[in-house]
Amino acid sequence: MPTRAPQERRRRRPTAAGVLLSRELITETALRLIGEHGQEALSVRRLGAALGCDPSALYRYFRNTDELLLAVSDRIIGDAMTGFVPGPDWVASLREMALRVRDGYLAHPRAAAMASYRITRRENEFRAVETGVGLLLSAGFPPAHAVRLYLAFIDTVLGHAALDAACQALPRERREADEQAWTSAYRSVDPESYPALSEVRDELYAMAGSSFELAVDLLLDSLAARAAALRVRT
Amino acid sequence: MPTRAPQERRRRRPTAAGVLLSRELITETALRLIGEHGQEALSVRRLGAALGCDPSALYRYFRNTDELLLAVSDRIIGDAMTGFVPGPDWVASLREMALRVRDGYLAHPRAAAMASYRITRRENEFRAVETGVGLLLSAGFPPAHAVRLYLAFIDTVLGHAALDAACQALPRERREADEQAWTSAYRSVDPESYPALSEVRDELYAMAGSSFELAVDLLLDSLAARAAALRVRT
DNA sequence: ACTTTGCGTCAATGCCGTTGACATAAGGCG
DNA sequence: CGCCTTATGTCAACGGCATTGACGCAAAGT
Repeated sequence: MPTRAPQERRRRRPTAAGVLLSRELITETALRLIGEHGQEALSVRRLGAALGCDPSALYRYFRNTDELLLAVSDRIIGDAMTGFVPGPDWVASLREMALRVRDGYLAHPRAAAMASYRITRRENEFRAVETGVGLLLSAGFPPAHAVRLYLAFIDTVLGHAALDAACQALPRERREADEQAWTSAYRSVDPESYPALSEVRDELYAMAGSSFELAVDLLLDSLAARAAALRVRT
Repeated sequence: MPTRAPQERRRRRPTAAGVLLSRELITETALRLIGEHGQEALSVRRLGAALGCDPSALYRYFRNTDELLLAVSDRIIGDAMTGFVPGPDWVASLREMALRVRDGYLAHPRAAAMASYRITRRENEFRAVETGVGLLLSAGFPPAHAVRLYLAFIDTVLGHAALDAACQALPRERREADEQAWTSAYRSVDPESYPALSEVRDELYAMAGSSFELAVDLLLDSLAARAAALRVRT
C-alpha cells in the first residue's frame, strides 16, 4: 500500500511552490478553505491551488475525496470534545455536551453534513458515549433506561446539528432564498385555506432560525421530569 | 397563492422517444431513479436518459436542479401526509404526524438525505406547517410560542428521520457492522477506563435501534407540560 | 556515487450543470 | 382550412469537476 501508509513517509519532496505535503497539512488546508470561502471552495483543484501543488498530488495521500472528508470529520469531532469535563449537574453537563457537538459541526458545515450519520467507533466516540451514559446513570436512571435515553439524546443532537450544518452548507443564495421564504411566500398565504399560518404570520420569521437549543432544552426538561419521577417512586 | 402555480401547459409535444413530459412525470422519475440507484444516480443527463428526452428539455420545467430537488422533496411530504386528519387530541395528532413524516422519508431513504433540510415553499409543505402550527395553537400556545415549538418539533422529527434514512441507505454489510459494534466492540471495553459503559453493557444492544419514537415522546411530554403550565397560569 | 523509487506534474478522460441557437409542431385565430 | 405565434424538444458547446496513467526528477538508502 504505497499511498495511504499510516507510517511516516520516508521520501518528501517539495512541490513547485516549495511546499512539503502531508496528510495533516492537507486536512488543515481543506478545513481552512471551507471556513474561509464557504463550502464550494473545496474541490480537489482548488485545494491543490491553495496548497501550491498539482491536484493529482493529493491522491498520493488520500484514495479519493471521500476519504479526505472523513479525515477532516475525524478532526472536527476531536476538536469539539477536547477539554470537556462533565460537572456535578448532569442536566447542565448534557446541555454543554450538546452545544459542543453542534458548534463543532457548524464550524465546518460541509464536512459535517456528510459525516453526521457515520459512526466512527473511535476513541472520541467511546469517550462521548461513556460520558453521556455516565451522566444519565448519575441522574438515577437504571442501565436500560440510561442507554435508551442517551440514544434519544445524542440522536436529537446529531440530527439537529446535521440539519443546521446542511443548511449552512447550502450555497449562500439558496440558503437566503430558503430563509426568505418564511417572510415572503409563507407570509402571504390565503387566510381562508391556511388560518393557522395567517394567525402566526408575524412570528414566522422565527422559522428561519435554528431550533437547536429549544429542542435540546425541551428534551432535557423531559429527562429531568422523568428523573424526578423516578426519585419519588423509589 | 404564491405557490408559483405552473399553470397548465397549453402545448405539449412528445419527445423523440414519444414521451409527454410534465413536472409530475419528471419528479416521479427522479424519485424512482434515486430510489433505485442511489442519489448519485440523479443527474440531469441521466434523468433525461431515463425519460427519453434531451437533458436540456428539463429546463423547460425547472429552472435548475435545485428547484427539481425541491419538487421531489415536496412530493415526499405530500405522500407522507395524504389522508392525515388531525384529531381533537393535539398530542396524539402531532405524534401521528411525526410517525407519518418518518415513514415517508424511510420510504425513500436516499432521497431523504438530500431533501430533509430544504424548505420547499410548495403546497404540501404549506399544508404540513399549517397543520402542525394549528395543533399547537389549539393547545393554547400563543403564536410566537407555537411557531418556535413547531420548529423544534419538526426539526427533531426531520433530524431523526434523516439519520434513520441515512443509516438505511448505507450498504447492508456496513450497516450490519455498525449495529454489531454495540454488541461486540462496545461490550468489551476496559471497565477501568469506561465504568459507565461497563455498567450498562447488557443494554448496549439497544443502541443499534432507532430512538425516533422515544425522542418524539420525550419532546411531546415537554410540550404537554408547557401547555399545562400555560393553562394553570392563565 | 549509484540505484531505486516516492511522488509531483502533465495530459487526458469522462462525467457534470447550464446556456443559446435552432427547428418544429401545437393551438389559437381568421 | 391555413397562417402565425410560440412553447418546447434538440443540438452543440462551455467551463468545471474527480480521477487516472505515464513520465521524470530528486531524495533515500546503499
